[in-house]
Parts: sequence; structure tokens; C-alpha cells
Amino acid sequence: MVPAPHDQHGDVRRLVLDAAIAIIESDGAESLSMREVARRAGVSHQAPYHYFGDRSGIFAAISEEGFTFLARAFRDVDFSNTSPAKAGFIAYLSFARNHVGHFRVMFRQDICGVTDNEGTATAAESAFNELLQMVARTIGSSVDPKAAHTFAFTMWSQAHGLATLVIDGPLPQKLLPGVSLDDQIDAVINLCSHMVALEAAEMGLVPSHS
Amino acid sequence: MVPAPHDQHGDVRRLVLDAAIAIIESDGAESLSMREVARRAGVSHQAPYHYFGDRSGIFAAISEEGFTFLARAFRDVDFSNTSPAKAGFIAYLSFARNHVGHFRVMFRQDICGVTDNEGTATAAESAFNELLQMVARTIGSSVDPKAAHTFAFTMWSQAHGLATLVIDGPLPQKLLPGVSLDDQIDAVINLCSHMVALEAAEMGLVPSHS
DNA sequence: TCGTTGTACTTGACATTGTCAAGTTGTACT
DNA sequence: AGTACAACTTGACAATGTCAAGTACAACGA
Repeated sequence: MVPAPHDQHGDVRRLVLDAAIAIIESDGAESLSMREVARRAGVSHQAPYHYFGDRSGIFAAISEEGFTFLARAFRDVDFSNTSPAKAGFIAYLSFARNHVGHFRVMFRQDICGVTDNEGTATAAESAFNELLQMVARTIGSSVDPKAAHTFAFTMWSQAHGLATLVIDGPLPQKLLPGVSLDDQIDAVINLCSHMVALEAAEMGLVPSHS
Repeated sequence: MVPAPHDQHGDVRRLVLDAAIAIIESDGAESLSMREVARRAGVSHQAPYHYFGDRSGIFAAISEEGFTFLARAFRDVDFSNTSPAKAGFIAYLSFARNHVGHFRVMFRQDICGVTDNEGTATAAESAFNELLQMVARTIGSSVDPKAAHTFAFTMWSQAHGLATLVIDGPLPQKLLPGVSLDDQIDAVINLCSHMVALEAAEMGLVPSHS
């Protein structure tokens, strides 16, 4: 194969990464083949190894990017119109649905341990910290860390479960006739947000949204 | 290889299935190799194909068994001591943690579509119906089906998200020091159940547990 | 009793995969 | 000019999923 000249440094790395993300998005993480990635990026079958070491190295890189995106999505949430909880749920779901390739990899310790790669670990850390801040906005920052953590895990579970069931699970096949997937997701998010608000109210906290 | 005589009909099929489940439980679904399965079951590398057709056939069979187990777990729940919601959460979590091999496959449309296999589809259907009944026990059976469905998806998301984050996700690495995984799971389940109860109460329903 | 049919496997072969090893090419610095 | 290093490349190998073609044996009708 004739080595194609690339415009700038890092071009190939980005090409490889995007090819991998596209494959995962359309066929799932197991169908990711190093050689197919290389083929789509238009490079030799060993070029990906140069940048990522091995197959799990690619997953780690995608995971890192995903957590970075997620942290930013949390940070950029606009809290002016909705409750922090609802805004958080919406942000999580739209991140997951807009970055299926990343999402399918990020939470899979089996194919890409968060602890394996330093960059992935710190990116995940920062996303989790954003989540904790979101929780603080919902239940206040005066509650003890143990309760705050439990609240964070609970909201995370809700959002994550919904996203997972929508993207890889059988939820879209269980819809009532006449209810679109988008509408059903909205309804679930509304119910979740409402329950969170009730809980926060019962904890003696004033809801912080207008 | 000398063909080993087997005790009874279906022996090999079971052996193959159990070997596959064990591999998935310890190494994840992607690391499942047909030939490794055959090796562990002590048969030729083509024996699994005789029973399951191809790799995804094994996943479908595991998925079907998983949904059957889950439906039974729901059916066998003891509602006498706790609220239906909490009992459901506990049942879901203990199913997932006791059948990791099944759980890792059941909700993955990408490696084993529920619709691909008839048996899997009906097993999944029956598990979902049990879930709907559980919801009916929580919010009553008089609410309209749309709201009931939304409630079911919500509780399913909560339970599923928690299970997923615990089994394959990074949740165990985010625990506060001094809090065990089991305790944290209990705390999240208690919070979820409490929020569900608050919601049900606000909907004007008497909680049905003692 | 003989052939047929079917099930439950087996061995053999092939393209494809992940990955190790060993080039090759160009650029930057001494 | 020489050296070092990054950014790739080609080549090889064992292992994998799967197709094709056996083999062994039980059941069954003629």
C-alpha cells in the first residue's frame, strides 16, 4: 500500500479513533476488529498498534474521550429552566444517545478497565465529580457525604439504566403502541425527576429551581 | 479425540451451556470463544455448533434461560415483609449478581437480539409481564396503562442501572471509604424504594404493604 | 436381516483475526 | 555526515468462527 501523506500531525490517530467509534456505534464493541479499523482509516493493519498498543488500548482511548465529553456535558448544563435533577437526566440521556460508540465502551470494566489507563481514570474522576456537584445542587451541600453519595449513585443508576435499556436493551421493543421512544423517555425522565424532587422536599430542602 | 460416552440425552448441550456461562461470568461476553467452550466441555470444536448453530445461538440460549430465571425470581418474591417495590429491587439485584453470566448477555441486543430467537422472545415477554404485575402491586391496577408502563420502565431503569454499574461498571471503585459494596447497594435500594413509595402516595394510593 | 434415515457428533480445511518481530522512510538534532 | 527517533510498513504465526464432509450408532420399515 502506498503510504498516503497526511495533512497534519495526529491525523492518523484521529482517523483510527473515529473509524473505531463508527464501528462500535453500528455493530457493537465486540465486532471491533483492529484490521477493519485500519482498513477504514486507510492505513496498514499495524498502524493502530503504533498509537494504541493493543485492542484494549483503543477502548481505553475512546473511554477517556467519552468521560471527557460527559464531564463537559454536565458542566455545560443550563439550569435556568428546569430542576437540576431533570437537567442532569436529560444531559445524560442525550450524551448517551449522541455518542453511542463512546457510551458502549465507557462503562465496561471487562473490555476497558477504568484503572488500566491513567488518562481514562482522571477523565472518569472528573465526570463523577460533576455528578456529585449536580447532586449537591439538588439536595444541597449540607447533607453528609454518605447520603450524598447514595443519592448520586441512585440518580446515576436511574439515568444509566434508562440509557442502557434504550441503546442496547429491549426497551424500544416494549413500547406501548402509539407511544414514541422519545415520548417514553421524556415520560420516564419526568417521573424520575418528580420522585427526586419529592424526596428532596421530604428531606426538608427547598427545591432550588425557579 | 476419543468420543466420551455421556450419561444421558442433553448432557453435552448442558455441558456446553454451562462452560459458556462460566466463561462469560469470569471474562465477559466478548472473550467467549466457541473452541474454548468446546475444550472445557470436553468435546470437539464443532459440537457446540450442532446444538446452537453459531456463536450468537449460544448467547440466545443463555439469554432465554436468563429471562426464565428472572421471571421465576419475580414470581417467587415474598411480599410479606417489604413493599413490593423494594422486594422487586432486591430480587432484580440478587438475580443479576447471582447470574452474572446470564445477566451480561440478556440485555445486549447487539450480540443476541431478543427478536432473533423465538424462545428468547417469549421468555423475555414473560419476565416483562411479571415486572408489570410488580408495578401493579405498587401503584395499583386502576391507573391507565400508559402511566403504568412509564412506572415500569422507571423502576426497571433504576434496578437495571444499579445492577449494570455494580457488575460491569465503575461503581465499586467509587465507594466512600468505610462503606462496603453490599451496604451501598442496600442504601441505594432503600432510597429508590422510598422515592417510589412517596410517588405512589402522592398519586393517592395507599401503600399495599403492612 | 438388510437398507434407509436421522441424530450426534467428529476431523479437516479456510479465511480472518490479534499480535509479535523486523524492516523502511523521513525528519530533527548534533 | 551521522545518529536517533517517530511513524509507519510488510511478514509471519497461532488462534478463532464457520463451512464441508465424514463417521458411528440407534431406530425403523420391508
